[in-house]
Amino acid sequence: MTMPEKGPPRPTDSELQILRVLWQRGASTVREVQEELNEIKPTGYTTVLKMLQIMTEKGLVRRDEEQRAHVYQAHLAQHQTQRQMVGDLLNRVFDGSASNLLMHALATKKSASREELSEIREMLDELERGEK
Amino acid sequence: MTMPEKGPPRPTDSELQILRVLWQRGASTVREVQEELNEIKPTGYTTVLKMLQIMTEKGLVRRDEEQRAHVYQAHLAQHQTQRQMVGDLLNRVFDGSASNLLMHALATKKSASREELSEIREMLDELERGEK
DNA sequence: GCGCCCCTACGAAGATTTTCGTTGACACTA
DNA sequence: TAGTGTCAACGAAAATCTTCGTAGGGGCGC
Repeated sequence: MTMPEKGPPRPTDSELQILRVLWQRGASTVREVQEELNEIKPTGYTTVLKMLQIMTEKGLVRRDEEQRAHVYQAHLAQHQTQRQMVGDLLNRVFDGSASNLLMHALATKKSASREELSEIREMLDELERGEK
Repeated sequence: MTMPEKGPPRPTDSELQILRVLWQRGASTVREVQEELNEIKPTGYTTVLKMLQIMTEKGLVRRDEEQRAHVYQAHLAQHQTQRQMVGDLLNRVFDGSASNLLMHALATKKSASREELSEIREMLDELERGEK
């Protein structure tokens, strides 16, 4: 029996910043990521390179070495990582109570927009319908 | 001018485990925390002591030194930390979209219970009412 | 008083994260 | 072909996190 394959670990804060660039830009070279990231937070080229090398080892990104300038892309889609991280928070901080989590999420935003509220209602409707 | 006072930093995973014990038990000595924590995850006494000392420096817990065995308590209530952490996740991972976050939170739980769903609906109702 | 237990404090080792300097390879060009 | 610029790889420093060994003090029973 083989052990169930473990997915990539939860990204650190810095790794997440890089992933956000990759999600936004799609597959990119180190140079491209660095230029983008540098706007948000001053970061040297070799720093980004090293991060991406480590993230490759961790399985957070995939590397295409065809070209001289390697091309990186996020291994998981943004929504997959989002699910992973929210599930993680749910377990570590909210004892699995999604309603509790939502309450705090909404409280954080002084005024959730009307639109957002009805969006959420629709989501609930769909959930109940699908569950019936 | 004084700078706006910063609250305690986001707790690490290990620190969060200790906070959970303190929230559950209320003010506790190192020994009490250690015995509780040890059930969940084998941890030596001095390890817990050191963690609590560092957490005191960070402002995550408060220490009462009246008794020989110091008594620690969480500085922030559980719900305050929950809000902090969900707000943090909202910004770092969801670009501030609470509905997006909720969607993933619900998707994580195979079947959100009926109860939980209606709890969420009530919460939305209250929000809209209060906002009118 | 002496030994034993429990407590805090200190320091340090090991692991992980974040940052970057240096090196050597490759390619273009004058 | 010698010079210039871009690239990956490597190593290492600095910061943070996690764990624990050891030392020293206080309280208590005998």
